[in-house]
Amino acid sequence: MPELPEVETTRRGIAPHIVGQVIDHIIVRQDHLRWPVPTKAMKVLHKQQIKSVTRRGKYLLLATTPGTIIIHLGMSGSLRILNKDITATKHDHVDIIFTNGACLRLRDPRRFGAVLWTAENVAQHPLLKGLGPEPLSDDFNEEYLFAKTRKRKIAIKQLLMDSHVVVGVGNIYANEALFRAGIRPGLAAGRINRQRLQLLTTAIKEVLQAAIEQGGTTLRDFTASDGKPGYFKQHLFVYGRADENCAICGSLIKHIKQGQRASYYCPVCQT
DNA sequence: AGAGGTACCTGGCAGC
DNA sequence: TGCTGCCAGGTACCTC
Repeated sequence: MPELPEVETTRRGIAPHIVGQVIDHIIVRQDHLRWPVPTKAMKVLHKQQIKSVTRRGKYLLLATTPGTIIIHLGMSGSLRILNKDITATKHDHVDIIFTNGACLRLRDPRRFGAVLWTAENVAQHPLLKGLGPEPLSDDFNEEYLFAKTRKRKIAIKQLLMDSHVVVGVGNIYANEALFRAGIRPGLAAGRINRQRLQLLTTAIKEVLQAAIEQGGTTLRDFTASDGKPGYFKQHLFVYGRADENCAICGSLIKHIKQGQRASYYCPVCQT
């Protein structure tokens, strides 16, 4: 489900409901997610207050005094704020119940997501330590991407989806950003000149920012934490549009596979 | 070091 | 209707 805009939409949706709230208890119905849910370790969270809800890449970080809850939504995860008495269904794996009766519920049919816990500095957690810069920050710029791509033979699209290069750019937005920048997804990263990388960094920032403003992209069942769908789908130029006409030049959008993932591009607009 | 493939898991859909 | 095969928004980890 979620790339950076969807995770950010989720963060903005849940934060007002849980920041300042006090955890009563946590229910783990299914601890077999991507990694085992540390049910025992999280017992220290009893009566602890949520201090903040932040995001690093696609990881959501719920800070408390004793440590940080790390949540990743994987491919199919979503978080909702509900009344604790609403019955859980099949894929509702974890509930964080607050003393005011609210419940933060993680639903994740494919179980590629994760709920983890660290009592240490969360930035030093093994999963977060090696992550690349935030795409919307000033640290992610043409200078940086130029340095990161030199001598790299990997296709630019696959490089963009590497979280050690830049976080938060998944399949949808990698395709869309490359379209906006006029760059073919299969082009070797190291062969792209500085000027085109400038266009690309700008395109990535613009497409992510626009998607956040639209509440994310709803493809199958993504809804924000308030249950509303994202509206960015109507702004997708290439993703999922194989054999449709390019909105700019009318050519048929091509569909290829790169590293087991679907790529879409306009053979005329992208070179 | 970098590139490429595999694994984890369920649900939805097309095709037969 | 039911079966099979394929596809899906992610990413750590393995091998070459």
